[in-house]
Amino acid sequence: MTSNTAGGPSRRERMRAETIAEIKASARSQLLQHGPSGISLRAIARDVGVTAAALYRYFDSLDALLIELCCDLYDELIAETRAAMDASPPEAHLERMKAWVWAFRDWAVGNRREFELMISYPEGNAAISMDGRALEHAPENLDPVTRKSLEHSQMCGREMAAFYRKTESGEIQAAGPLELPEISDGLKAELVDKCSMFIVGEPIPLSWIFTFTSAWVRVFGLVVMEAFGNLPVQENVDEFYKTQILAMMRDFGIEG
Amino acid sequence: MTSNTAGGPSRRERMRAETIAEIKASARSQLLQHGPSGISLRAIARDVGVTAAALYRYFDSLDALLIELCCDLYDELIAETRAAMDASPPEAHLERMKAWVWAFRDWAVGNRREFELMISYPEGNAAISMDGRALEHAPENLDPVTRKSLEHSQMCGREMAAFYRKTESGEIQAAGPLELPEISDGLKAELVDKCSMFIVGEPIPLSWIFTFTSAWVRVFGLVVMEAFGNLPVQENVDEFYKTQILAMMRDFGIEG
DNA sequence: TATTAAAGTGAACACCGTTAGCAAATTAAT
DNA sequence: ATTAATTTGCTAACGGTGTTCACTTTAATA
Repeated sequence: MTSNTAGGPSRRERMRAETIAEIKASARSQLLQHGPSGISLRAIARDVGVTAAALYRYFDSLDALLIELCCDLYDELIAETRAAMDASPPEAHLERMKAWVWAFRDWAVGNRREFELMISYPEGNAAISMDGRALEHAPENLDPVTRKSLEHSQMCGREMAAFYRKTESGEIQAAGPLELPEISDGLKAELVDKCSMFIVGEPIPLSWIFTFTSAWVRVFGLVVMEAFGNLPVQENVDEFYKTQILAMMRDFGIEG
Repeated sequence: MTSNTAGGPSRRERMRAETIAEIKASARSQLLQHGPSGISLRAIARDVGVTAAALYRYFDSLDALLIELCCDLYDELIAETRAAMDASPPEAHLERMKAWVWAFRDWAVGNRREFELMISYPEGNAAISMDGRALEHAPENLDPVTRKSLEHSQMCGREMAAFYRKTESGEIQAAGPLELPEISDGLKAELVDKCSMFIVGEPIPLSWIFTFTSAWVRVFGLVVMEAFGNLPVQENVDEFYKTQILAMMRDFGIEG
């Protein structure tokens, strides 16, 4: 006769949620210690104080657990990035985008194993198995991890769009992207019609989406290289990031 | 009495080399089919027609096998990249650098699982475990995989250096890199003293090594994103690469 | 040909993910 | 309050993994 008249989660549901959290915490701890492939279901069970078979009451398989863990990690990344952005006022679009980059980098480098799991998920990347056509599908049809990854990049994309709109309306004075290289018609169409729709949520001019996409590749390259230890610069990494950000801003026609 | 007077490899050595090649071939086939973590020592043994224990006469462990496989894959990548570069004459530095990028991309995308293994090697990246200070050590002290990776990027770096030297001597007319962003003294020193030494083999001016490093990050980002299915552009990928290459060339002060 | 080194075997060990069947505990319904 | 239903956990087992050890077979050497 557990009173559940208030509509809140029942005692059992609370217990279950707590166990699930414990399982995930143990998985993450093992991820930290032994890397993505060192996560053992049986070790988790030992850790939680339960039999390995019991874990199947909570997750369909180890892979399913890892996928959920991935999603949680993306949620954490997204939350921290959002918090970093919100430290600047809504009008400070440039500061917010910079904050996005720094937060992304800090999280990825501060949680290398987690980041490793996220981008190499799940032992045979879903994006690979769908032949790299993630963006052709509606976000609802994407696998959950790819959806979260998209959500993360959209945070920055929407900020850039807001900045663009204010330059368009004259509210902000900025030259905007200049000197685009030659771009084929097919690529133009894809950038404007698909990329801008998915990453920004609304169509924006070619020059903006192209410059943003280029910058996104650079940031991704920086973060992956640093997290995987392939960055050419090893000592003055912060300064290197700063110069890269400056260079990207210059591509957007922004000085300082 | 196998005559080994010619000094060539003995019959036994030939047999051994052949078996090793067979083992690696089987490992790679499994890599292709089931991904990096799907490589099973016992399956390899079954494939080669031998007991699992027998493989330990050839490799200290599965990990050691994977490391050697990684090195072989890098050798293959390096060979193909070199061949692609050598399709252009030695003086055509720009063409050769472009060929390097395309060959890198083609190989990585055409051998995604292999590339995945190479950059996530070895289940707890050596570069990570050495705290990301790969470049502080002499190449001889690097783990073999990181050394190969360095060798690969040096191919492009040396080409760029040759190009720089000819612009310096006036043999080639080019404006050279322009409009560097603000760079701190510490980063300047690291770029010129360490990065240029390791990637190029000789000190080159700040503007060149900085621009090269920036381009290297962009190329790496492109290739990793495409191989992992995270590239924003999905249909006109070739064209996207071309525009990125054009943008990078512009950074070097080169038009066309 | 006798000796020696290499290659291969089979059994065992300690793990792993996963499934099936069964017992205990908790919730819901009568 | 008793019964029925559901959830949770257990044990045991299956087939798989990397690795080691003692032993035999094979091949090259002296």
